Amino acid sequence: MEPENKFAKLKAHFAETDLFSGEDFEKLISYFTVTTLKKKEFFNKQGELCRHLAFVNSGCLRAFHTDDKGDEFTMYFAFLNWWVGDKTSFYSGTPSRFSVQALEDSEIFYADKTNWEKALDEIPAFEKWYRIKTRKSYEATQQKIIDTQTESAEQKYLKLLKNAPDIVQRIPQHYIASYLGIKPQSLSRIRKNIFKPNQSELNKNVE
Amino acid sequence: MEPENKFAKLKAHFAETDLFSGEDFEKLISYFTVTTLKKKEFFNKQGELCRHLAFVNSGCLRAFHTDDKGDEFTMYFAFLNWWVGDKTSFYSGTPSRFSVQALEDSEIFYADKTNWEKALDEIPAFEKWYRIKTRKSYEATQQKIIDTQTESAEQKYLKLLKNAPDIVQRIPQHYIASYLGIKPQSLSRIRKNIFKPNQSELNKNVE
DNA sequence: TTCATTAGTTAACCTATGTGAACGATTTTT
DNA sequence: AAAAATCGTTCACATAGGTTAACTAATGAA
Repeated sequence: MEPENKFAKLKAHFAETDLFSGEDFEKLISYFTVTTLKKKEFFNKQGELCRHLAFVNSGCLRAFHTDDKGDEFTMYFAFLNWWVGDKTSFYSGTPSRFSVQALEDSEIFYADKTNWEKALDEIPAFEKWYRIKTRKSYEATQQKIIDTQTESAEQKYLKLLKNAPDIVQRIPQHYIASYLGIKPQSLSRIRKNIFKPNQSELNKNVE
Repeated sequence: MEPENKFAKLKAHFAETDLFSGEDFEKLISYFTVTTLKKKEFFNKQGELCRHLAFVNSGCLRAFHTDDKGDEFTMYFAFLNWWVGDKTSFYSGTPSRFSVQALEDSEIFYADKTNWEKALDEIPAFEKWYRIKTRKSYEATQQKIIDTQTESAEQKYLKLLKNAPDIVQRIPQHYIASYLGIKPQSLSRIRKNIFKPNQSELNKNVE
C-alpha cells in the first residue's frame, strides 16, 4: 500500500465523526507512527509501563489481565479503528493492569505521551473526539460490569453470538471463553447444550 | 448550619486539588442547588432519564442495577465528595442503567445539564477537575471488572475489610453482599468461615 | 408498648462452573 | 513429511455460591 494510503481507513473513520477537517487529519497523523505486529506479538505487557496508545488499522488485538493463579481474563477485543493501551498506566505512570497482544498480524498507528498530548493540545477536533471516545469506553466498561454480574455464561455467549457473530467466528474459542470469564471446557459444554438438545435459552418458548 | 457554610466541605475538597481559586469556587456553587434526601429516598431511578449529577456533602448513597429477575447489584457506594448519577443517561438521554438511593439521610449539591455544562465551560479549573475525576472513575470501573472476574467472594470481602473497614461497618451487610455480587446468605456463610475455624485465607500460613 | 418489618444466621439441598485428564483434530515448526 | 504444539471436546468429580425455608434479633411504626 502506498504510504499516503496507509491512513485511508483511519481518515474515513475520522471523516465520519464530522469533527475533522482534512487539515486536522494531516496534522493528527503527523504525530503517529505506523508499525506492524505479528500474531501473538505484544503491544504492551501487564506490569510494565504503557508508553503508547494506538489505533488499530488492520488485524485484531486483545487486552487481557492475568491473575495470580495465571488465569487470563480478556477485557476486550480491538478491531479496526479501536484504540488500545492502558490509559491509566499511560497517564499515571503506574504498571499496566493488562497486556495487549495481537491475535492476527496487525497494523497499528501509535503515539507516545508527548505526541499524544501535543495532538490533543493542538487539534481541538481530536480533543473532542477523544473525550467522546473516552466517555463511550467508560459506558461500555460500566455495562460490562453489569453484564458480568447479571448474566449466566450461557446468556453472555448467546448475546455475543447475536450481537457480534463476526467476533465469535473470527476469534479462537478459548479467547472467547476468557472474554466470557469461563474456562474453555465450560464454553465447550455450554455450546453442546445450546446446539444439541431442546434445553437451552435458544429453544425456549417453543411449545 | 449557616448557608455560607453549607459548602465548606466541598470547598475544602476543591481547595485540596490546587486547581481552584476562591473565585472559581464561588462561581461553581452558583450553578448548584442544595437538597436533602431521606434514608431510602431515590436520587434517580433505573430506566428513567438521569437529569442531574450531584456531589455528596453528607450521608451515603448507593448506585445499583436491578436485573430481570429483580436481583440487585450494587455498583458503588458514594460518600462525602463523591459525585453520583448515570453520566451516560445524563449526556446521551438514554434511560439510566442503575438507580441511586440514599442509605442514610444525606445532603447533596446537584446541577442539571444546562448548569453543569455552563460550569464546565466557564470554569476551566472545574473542567480540568472533572476530566481527572472521570479518568479516575474509569480506572476504578476497569479495576472493578478485573476484581470481579479474578477474585472469589471471600477474597473480595477480605479485601474490602482491609481497604475500607469503615464501609463494612457503616453499611448494612446485605448491601455489602450485593456489592460483592453475592446473596446475603452467602456473605453470612463466608463470614462464618472467616471468623470461626482455621480455614479461611485469614488463617493460612499458620502451620 | 406492642406489633410489624427488616436484617442477619443457619442448614439442607441444587446447579453452574472449575479441575484434571484423556483424546483426536488442527496448525505450526522443523 | 514428521514432530511438536495448540485447539476443541468430553467425562468424572469437586466446589462456590444460589435457593428455600425456618428462626432470632433488631429496628421502626402505631
